Amino acid sequence: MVVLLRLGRGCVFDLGVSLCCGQVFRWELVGDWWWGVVGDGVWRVRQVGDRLEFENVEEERVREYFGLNVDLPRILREIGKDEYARKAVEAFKGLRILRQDPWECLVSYVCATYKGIPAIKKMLFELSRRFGHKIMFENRTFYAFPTAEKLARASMNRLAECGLGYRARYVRETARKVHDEHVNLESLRKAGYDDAQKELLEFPGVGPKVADCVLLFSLEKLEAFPVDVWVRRVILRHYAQHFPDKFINKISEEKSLSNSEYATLSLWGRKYFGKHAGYAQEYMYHYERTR
DNA sequence: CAAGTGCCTTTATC
DNA sequence: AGATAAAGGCACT
Repeated sequence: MVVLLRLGRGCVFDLGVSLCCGQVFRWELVGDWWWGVVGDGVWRVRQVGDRLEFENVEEERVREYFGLNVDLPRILREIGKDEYARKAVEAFKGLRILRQDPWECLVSYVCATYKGIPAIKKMLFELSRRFGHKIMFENRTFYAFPTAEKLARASMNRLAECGLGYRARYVRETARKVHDEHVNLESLRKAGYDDAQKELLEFPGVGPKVADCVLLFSLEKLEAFPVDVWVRRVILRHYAQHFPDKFINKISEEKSLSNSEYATLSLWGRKYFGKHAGYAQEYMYHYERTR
């Protein structure tokens, strides 16, 4: 049964951009419907103007998952600190940060290191197909995201077959830690940014960038400001005046950032854009990538 | 079409 | 602390 949700004023939302912008990797567009597996359920969602239609999921879950309960117009005003930020916001107005499952998000971003989005999608698709349980919906086959237990027991070979490369070891070790130590990632939603980040950094394959992505995309830490190559480029091109020349010269030459350089950039983002800095990051990331 | 480059970085080592 | 190297393989040019 298709349920209809009319997006009221103040509830600006763009489903397509939100699913395409590189924060989530397992949604598929079929015709004008988006199909996605969330938890153990297959959702079908489409947007027609200010109407959001969905199937096989309750409205409350939809609101929660797509972040419809946050006051986006207010956040966008708040992060529009300068001309560049306002341009990025204007270009993709309606992009919302989703509230993903923390376990799936953690594995996704461990896999995402030093990879492009198409390759990330492929890895997660293969992981789910091989290790996730099968779900039939509308005569189509879907796979739930594999549990920590399943990945903890996976052989290195079968993980490597998913295209993980050297990440296979990190995924398995991270899965083992979650499973063996009965880690409850959801509980990190109640923790503050610093405490939650500290916990995430304990997982193999998780550095500051991956931790920030998990904090932002699944643990409701909207102040998290992940700095990847694209965001670094944005800073170099548009915000260099906020840093000493020496620092800017240094990070423009290097291929990768040291931990302290990363911390400098990420902390600057949080201070400059405020408590919803993650939204600024996502708009600028997507804006920079699509030029 | 082949070869080169880049990729939402982290870890190990010195 | 800071510098340096190594680590799949896929997608795009």
